[in-house]
Amino acid sequence: MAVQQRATVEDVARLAGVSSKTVSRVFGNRDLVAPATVERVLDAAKRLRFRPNSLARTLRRGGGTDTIGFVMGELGNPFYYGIASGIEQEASRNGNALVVATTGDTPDGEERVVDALLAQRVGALLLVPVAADQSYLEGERHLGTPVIAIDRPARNLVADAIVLANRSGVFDATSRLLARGHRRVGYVCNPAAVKAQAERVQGYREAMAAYGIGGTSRWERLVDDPRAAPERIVADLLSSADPPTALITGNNRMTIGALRAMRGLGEDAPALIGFDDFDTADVLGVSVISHDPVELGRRAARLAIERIGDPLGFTQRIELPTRFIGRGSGERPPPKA
Amino acid sequence: MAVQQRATVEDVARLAGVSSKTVSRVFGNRDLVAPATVERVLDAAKRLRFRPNSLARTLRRGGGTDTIGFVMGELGNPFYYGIASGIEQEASRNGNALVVATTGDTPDGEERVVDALLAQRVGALLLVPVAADQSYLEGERHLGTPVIAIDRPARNLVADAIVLANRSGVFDATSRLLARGHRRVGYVCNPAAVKAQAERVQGYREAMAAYGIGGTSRWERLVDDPRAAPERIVADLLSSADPPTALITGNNRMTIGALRAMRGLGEDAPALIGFDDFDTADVLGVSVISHDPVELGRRAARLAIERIGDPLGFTQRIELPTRFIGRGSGERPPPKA
DNA sequence: CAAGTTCATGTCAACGCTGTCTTGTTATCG
DNA sequence: CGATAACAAGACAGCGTTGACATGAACTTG
Repeated sequence: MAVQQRATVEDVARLAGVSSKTVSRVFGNRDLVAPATVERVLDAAKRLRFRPNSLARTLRRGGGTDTIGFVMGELGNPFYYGIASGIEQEASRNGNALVVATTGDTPDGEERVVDALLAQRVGALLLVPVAADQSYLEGERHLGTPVIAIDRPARNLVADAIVLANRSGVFDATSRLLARGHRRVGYVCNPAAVKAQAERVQGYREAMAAYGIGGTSRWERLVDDPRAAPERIVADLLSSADPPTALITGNNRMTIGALRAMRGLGEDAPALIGFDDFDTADVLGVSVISHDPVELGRRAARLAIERIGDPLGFTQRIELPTRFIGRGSGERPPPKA
Repeated sequence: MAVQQRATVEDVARLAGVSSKTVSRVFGNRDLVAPATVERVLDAAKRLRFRPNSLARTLRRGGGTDTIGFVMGELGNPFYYGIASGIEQEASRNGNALVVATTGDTPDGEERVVDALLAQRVGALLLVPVAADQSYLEGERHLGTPVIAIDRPARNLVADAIVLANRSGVFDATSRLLARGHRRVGYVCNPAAVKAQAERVQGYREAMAAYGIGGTSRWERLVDDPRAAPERIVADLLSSADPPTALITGNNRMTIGALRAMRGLGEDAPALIGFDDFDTADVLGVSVISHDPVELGRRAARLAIERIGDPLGFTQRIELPTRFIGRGSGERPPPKA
């Protein structure tokens, strides 16, 4: 039982008694071949377990593959997976394969995996930028590989971008808490160094300022350490000298961390609104600033597919809306002082 | 601003004043080239934005790519993406790319995406089998593409398999409920047609039988309809003539559906143990039969990488353990009758 | 110092496929 | 019935890369 050789068009051609070009036609423009010949070829192909080699086909045809590359920080986060899922849906609808690669949230990792994907000649590159600078991708668009940034714009690179309405979503949520009478409203996030978070913090501060509340930094915890436990960060804030009566968490991780930190606090628990919806938020009664990561992925993929046909169109920046979903935790009033 | 042409080894060679083979060597066995030449070549490559075409390389070298293909039902389920995450970790550690494809949980989808992956010459194929028959993959192993089944064994195909200890996990959980005094214990799952579920049901029935309880079908809901809402299925069982006092749910979806169905039942809610752990299970106090989908993926990927080197070794069947995690919901005693 | 060894680089063909062009065969029509 | 179109199939080259083999220069070594 040795390893066998894979059959090629030549092998099939020989067995079917035709030329390799005819075999090629059968797997390409089948209607250019006489029906009887098609049958003979297919029969021979099946007998030899022939599978066309799409690498060779792509190489010959020139241009890129019909594969879409998606680069993200890490798997294991529902937000990223939602995006991946949306990309996959749209890609498979259109017959494109999806290659996923993770950067481990490091700039080096990003450049490494992006290089690998480009070496594989992906037809389009979707990425959640991590590095401080994507200028190494400059030129790819002109070489026929569209680049699309997701969740955060690319830096030093002209590229399409699909992002969320971060600022207005958090502004709105913060305003709701303020309207209920809260004044000491906190904002917690990690990582904090990405644009998306900067926008959310901005929305928070603007809402606070609109109510004449300054010096918000005492209620902010903008951490940037992937190893820091969300639960600790929140617990730390809640046990500070001047703890907030309401809290906004910057992503699903943080929200779940907050829930852990708040377990057993009963009536003393602060009001809570989380950015990102999650599976059991309804069961837990957690109010959220919701958005649709799957749609984010779908839109990005659709844009990518469009760009594969026309790499040089004007780049777009698409902003998807957020939606507040009240489930109780964000409607809790401040304790009567 | 027209689309430019991608540079090839020839272009770089011309600019650097060497032969194309030397350029090839610089990007392959760099130490066979004089340092000064390496520098000249790298400089020329950078100027031309040269990126080696790994399609051509793979074609020339023969054999498969270093890409691992993963075929699963859908990307929106934490169980699946846990597996994907594990595969990705192990693959990227080893320098393999990961292509993900979803079948939409249909047999046709499975064969279609598998064909596409094989046409792309993936180095190994990992799949969560959906179709009733994987014999169409027969021979791939001998053609150098190892196939590894995850979560469920492949049917009519000799292939490695990595599965969970489904039977014993559910047997153990059911026994715990029985030991606490429950007698009317229910089991709910959807989809029910896969081997993994059959094993879980078997574990449930065996535990019941060990306590001398027969006629369990009145407490079973083995649904096989992807569109059926989990919440409804559970609600239906709970409102039946002879409702169970304790419930085992066959996967995370079902568990969350049960939580929804049980909202507001207070003291009347049945005891609950879910198969699969999930993000907020600790916060919700849900007892689970836990296992590690990430590890499942890692093991599968490791096996795949091993098999790429040696496609014809004896196939293995690896069974990963489950672990009961008590968090309260599964420790609730039956109501005093 | 001739013969052998090492090292840096080059020449050429081929991986599997398909676009372009050519050839041969059969149907169509004034 | 000879000219012409329509169709089926083949010959050949080349996509970008690298393995096998060849070449020539510098360096050992007895």
